[in-house]
Amino acid sequence: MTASNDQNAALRIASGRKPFVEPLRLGERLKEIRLAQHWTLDDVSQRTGLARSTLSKIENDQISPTFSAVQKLITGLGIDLPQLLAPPKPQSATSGRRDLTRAGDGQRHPTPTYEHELLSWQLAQKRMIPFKTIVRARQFEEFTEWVRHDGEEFLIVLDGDIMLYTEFYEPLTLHHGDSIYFDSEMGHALVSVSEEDAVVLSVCTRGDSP
Amino acid sequence: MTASNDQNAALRIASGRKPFVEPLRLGERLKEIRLAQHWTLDDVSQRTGLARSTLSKIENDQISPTFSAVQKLITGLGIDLPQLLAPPKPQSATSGRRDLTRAGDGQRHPTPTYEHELLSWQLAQKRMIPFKTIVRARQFEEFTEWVRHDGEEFLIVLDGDIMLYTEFYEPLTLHHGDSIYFDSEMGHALVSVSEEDAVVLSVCTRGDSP
DNA sequence: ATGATACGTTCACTATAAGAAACATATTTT
DNA sequence: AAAATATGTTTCTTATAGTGAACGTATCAT
Repeated sequence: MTASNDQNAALRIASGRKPFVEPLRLGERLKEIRLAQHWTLDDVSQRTGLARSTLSKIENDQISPTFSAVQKLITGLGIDLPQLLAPPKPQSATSGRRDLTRAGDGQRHPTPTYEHELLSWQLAQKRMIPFKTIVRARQFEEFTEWVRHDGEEFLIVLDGDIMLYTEFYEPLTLHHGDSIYFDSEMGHALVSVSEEDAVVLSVCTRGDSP
Repeated sequence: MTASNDQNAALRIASGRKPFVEPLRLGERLKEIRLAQHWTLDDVSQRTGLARSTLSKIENDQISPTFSAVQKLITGLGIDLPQLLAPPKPQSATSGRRDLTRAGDGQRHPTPTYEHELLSWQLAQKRMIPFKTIVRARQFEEFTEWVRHDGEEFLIVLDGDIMLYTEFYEPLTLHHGDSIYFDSEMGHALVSVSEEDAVVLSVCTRGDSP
């Protein structure tokens, strides 16, 4: 054993998503898709190349399909895996969440270089993280290392002017209204270059899916 | 045959994603994950309950694992399926893309009710879609039906005041600096309520993963 | 009703994935 | 260096997924 269970636990937590595998009613789901299109087992058989009997058994959870069989299914039915694995959409019907943040009411996270204000922090399971940032840094040297995190980031200047330093490009000056989109695992750092501290709005993606 | 191929074609298109099934180097990917954690086949065997030999064969693409085997893999390794299927990160090593949009240089899409300005439209494969919108609508009645799309949306008021109408909530007045995050498949619509046309910045998620 | 057709399930057989142990190399220990 | 241990591959067996044919039942036509 070269790695401890603690490490595994850490990995699970780091992943940020429940690593649970639901009963995965794959058969049920397949049948649902099939019936939605008014297809017979023969139809699906022709499309996928899998035997009618095989399909029947999969639908009734009598066998656990091979991965290559699953591939035939998703190509043949023209769906993608998430669709096939998606539980019979429990949420979709009722997804009407919202999270209002009045100006200045965000959650503040001060650091020496930045003063972040998280904007929709009340909503837990979301795919974007929006925040407003007052850029306190005045010199690139104030950063001991690159800011870097998974995913992508969109940034727009609300007030003042900033210099955007990135790992792979020349520094870039951004003025009020300018915006930029970049892969945020590329090191990056902001400094204010205007009289006042600059203010930027950023939105980051959460690190999951490809 | 109870359904035409046209229907199937339509389904593929409707899905909005290329229904291609890449060679799916599942074995390669598994090995990558394993080595990244400095795990041996025995380690993974203990975690997943699969035999060492089986794992070896999966890694070398000598067999196509059963779906139940895949489940054991993802639970045992504490990952989720997308992670396991993600192609051996072709980008990750070199992901330093960026897309700058100077103020006013976005791509304009005028409609009767809104005037959108797409902000980082040069970058194709991205997970968020940012755009600035001038809200032309002055009456809720100008909308013939709800605006509605997959995914989630973040919105912040840059100028003026707006009224946000949503399918499941009372209308909400938002002033300069206010922001809101919501599920965008819930119907929504904006109207300006200030003297000038209001301007908002929105960021939508792309419609993929669950 | 009677036969014919269409669908899904079950059976008997074949193909293949999963498991245990032997094998082949590395790597470490003494 | 030799022995011991660790790690990944290969072999052989067994469990099970996949197939085609037979079966049961429902629907339709005559």
